[in-house]
Amino acid sequence: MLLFQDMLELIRSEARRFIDGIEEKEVIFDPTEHAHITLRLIKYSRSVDDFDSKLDSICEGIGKLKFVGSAKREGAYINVNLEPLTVLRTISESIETAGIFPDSFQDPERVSVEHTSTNPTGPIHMGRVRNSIIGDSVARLIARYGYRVTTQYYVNDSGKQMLSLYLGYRKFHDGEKPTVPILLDGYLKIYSLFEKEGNEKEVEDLMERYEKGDEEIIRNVREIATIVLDSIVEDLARLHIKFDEFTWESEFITTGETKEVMKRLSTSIQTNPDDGARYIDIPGLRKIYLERRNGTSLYVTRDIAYHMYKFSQYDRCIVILGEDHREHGKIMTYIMHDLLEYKNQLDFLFYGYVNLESGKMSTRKGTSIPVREVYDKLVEKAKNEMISRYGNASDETAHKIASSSLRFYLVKINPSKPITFKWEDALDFNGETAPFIMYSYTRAASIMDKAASTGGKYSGEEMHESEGDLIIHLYQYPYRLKEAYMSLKPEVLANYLLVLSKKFTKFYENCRVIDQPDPVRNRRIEIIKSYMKILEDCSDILGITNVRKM
RNA sequence: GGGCGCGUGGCCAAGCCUGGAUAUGGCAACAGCCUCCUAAGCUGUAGAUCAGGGGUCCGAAUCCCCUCGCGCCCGCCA
Repeated sequence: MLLFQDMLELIRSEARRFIDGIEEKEVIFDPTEHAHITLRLIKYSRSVDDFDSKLDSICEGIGKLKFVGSAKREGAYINVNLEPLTVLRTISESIETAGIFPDSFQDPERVSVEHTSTNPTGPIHMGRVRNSIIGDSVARLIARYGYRVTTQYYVNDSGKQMLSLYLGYRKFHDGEKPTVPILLDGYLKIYSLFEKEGNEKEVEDLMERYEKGDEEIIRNVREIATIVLDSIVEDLARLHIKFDEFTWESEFITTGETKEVMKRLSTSIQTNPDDGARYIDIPGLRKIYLERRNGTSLYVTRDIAYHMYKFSQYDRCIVILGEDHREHGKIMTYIMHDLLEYKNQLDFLFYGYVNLESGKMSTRKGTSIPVREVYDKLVEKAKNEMISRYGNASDETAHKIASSSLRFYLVKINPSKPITFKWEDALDFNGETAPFIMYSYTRAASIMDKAASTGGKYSGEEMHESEGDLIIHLYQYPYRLKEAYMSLKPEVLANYLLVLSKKFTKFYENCRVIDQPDPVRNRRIEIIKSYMKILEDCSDILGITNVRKM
């Protein structure tokens, strides 16, 4: 089966027969919509003899290629249009025989995607969930590309924040049944107490006992951490995000893995002469401490242990982290690759904060917007929209609209850009949103429901421009899939989905289907079937769940 | 102070890696479109010194340098 990227390659080789060394990027999908594919050859105009006549030859050669409908010269550009009918046959044949387009897969390497990994100190908020949504989409993307993916949540049950959560509970709610609101209340109280007294000795003592492996404290902290973690997992489940594996940070302390890290790194580790604290010096960066003077481990030490574990299980590890961890990513890469000499691929994906118009989101300061709150409002709005249209609402559909909207709102934006959360935007169902995409699907489904036939023989007569345009964009799917996969950018697919559904809407506005005579109707039905299939496939990667009615 | 990220019409994004055709969409605004497969849609109008300045180049939103603004990091915290 020829994919879009194969077409580009065929056209490139044809062009290179006449002009040697034409770069890959000069033969591309044309974003300016002059044609489907364009050759930008202006840069060769002066270095190539007989440029003009060579362009004519290239143009002629391309015109003869299979799949190509037309090739036209416009100055130093050659604009190529594919033959939509042939393309449509390729797509529908794949869906017919393999049930999917594209149907080619890679060798199944094992890939780990670690995401969320937020400290279970309270309900997950709109800032943290950006991590989950990006991470889950990346995991799905890689799985769609043919790899065996495991999603992982690294649960931080050690450290100051978690011990403060525990201390707050013991101090303010001892004996009460630990629930999320009670734990959160204790957490907020203990931090305001720290602030008032400027004394954190109590929690520091706990930390030392914890890090020395005090089993009772570790058990108690883990117990309350589990309660909060469960609520986070529950909130994420409503967004269709689930984890294959949870790894507790404390395990690396109790099993002695952190000691193993020190041993493995011994040739690079230096010791403070005065107090015995141990560190490594990262060139061009700074000293990174791995062991305190009292012999306990630090966050980096435990993260190294965690990555050693992951590298023993997976060929490639991807980690989604907030932008405040950019330097941590550099440190980890240096240690794992340069010092420990692992060959496994390690990728970090960073994302910017989700802020409020009034400033930062913080659980500790009580200024965060819980995911649950946004989700519930989305469900409510979706129901109201349906009631105003049909007088009744499907609960299931409302939930699908809510989870899709929330995910799309955060995944469509380039992760490195900060987001300012606005209710107005988050609750928008118009324009560049998940409901817009979903709506186009319901229109397609509606036609299929009403059309008596499910297709048949078709030909290319009376093809409207919007049909061909839609077909070519459908054909681009594997190309976008590859682009998104190679660069780990789910937002590429989000934008593709928007463009694709806009093309469908255009088609819908311009082309009648069920009341058309047969060859035309069959072709349009075939287009709609392909559209639905590809939209489902791509939506699924982003966690958008389509419905036949909304 | 050093390092990193971000800056695109009133608002929000795409494009930047890999320079090339009149900078692509959405929201809000204005004017229209449902006897017709779902109007959560569509059409049209208006709106941009691509933060600012310099440089490289035949050509810069895109590459380089400087400046400004916002954010983040620079712990024996995580």
